[in-house]
Amino acid sequence: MGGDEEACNTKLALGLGVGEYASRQEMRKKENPLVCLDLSFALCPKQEVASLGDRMENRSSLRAMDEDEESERSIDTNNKSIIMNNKNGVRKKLRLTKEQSTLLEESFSRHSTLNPARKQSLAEQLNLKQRQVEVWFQNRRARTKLKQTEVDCEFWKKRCESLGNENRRLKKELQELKSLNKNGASPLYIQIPKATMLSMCPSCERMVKAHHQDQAAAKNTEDLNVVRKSNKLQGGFDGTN
DNA sequence: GGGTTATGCCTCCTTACATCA
DNA sequence: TGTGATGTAAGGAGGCATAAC
Repeated sequence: MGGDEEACNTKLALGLGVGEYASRQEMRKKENPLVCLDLSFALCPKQEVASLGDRMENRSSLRAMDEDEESERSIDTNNKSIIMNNKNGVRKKLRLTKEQSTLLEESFSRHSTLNPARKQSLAEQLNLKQRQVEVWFQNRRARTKLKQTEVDCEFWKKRCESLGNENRRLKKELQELKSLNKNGASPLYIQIPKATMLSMCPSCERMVKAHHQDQAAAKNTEDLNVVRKSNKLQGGFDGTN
């Protein structure tokens, strides 16, 4: 399985740390030259992080953070937002940078689940906590599933619609054939066995009622046979081989 | 070997913040 | 500028698998 292979490769590369990243960068260049990941975001100097963090000091107070407070405050290269600590009980809100999202998306497109090695590797590359990488993947899977559900929903809606149309068309056709049969004008009419129709009926009650109507149906079949016989006698085509 | 407990990961649902129209 | 809609990071509950005891 591809996933296992990847997991295996990741494990093999774990000890190489940045080396693995470098080789993957090489791979990425080949696979998708448009994606250009600058490591600078991941290696954002602590001083810069701190100074930018100061600017955010008054933004909001934050709820108690995980044990790992190493990345208390950092900020993205676009200076928009980012990892905030939580000292005053307000939930922190992280917005990932474009680069971070890109790399996560890339990783996700290769494999939608994480193993510990990949998680750690990504967390290091992105300067995020492993927990954040994990959560991102969880949310990403949820989004994918939601999208897929929407697509499926659309598909079944259309399918239902087309089956409805088909049903109406067949009913109409049946009506026409029945009326032709009543007039005795159509030797091509083939009586559909009652049992076949019954098996399609979702209502038990109706099935029972229909059984009681079998005699009437038999009478109709008899009539049909009379029509067929007379057509045969006339050398006509009876619709069967 | 079977029961219990701890751990880790997952999905699902929800909350709350950030952003945009 | 205020507001509702939307996107999404994160929290928490509960289920499942696995390992250790």
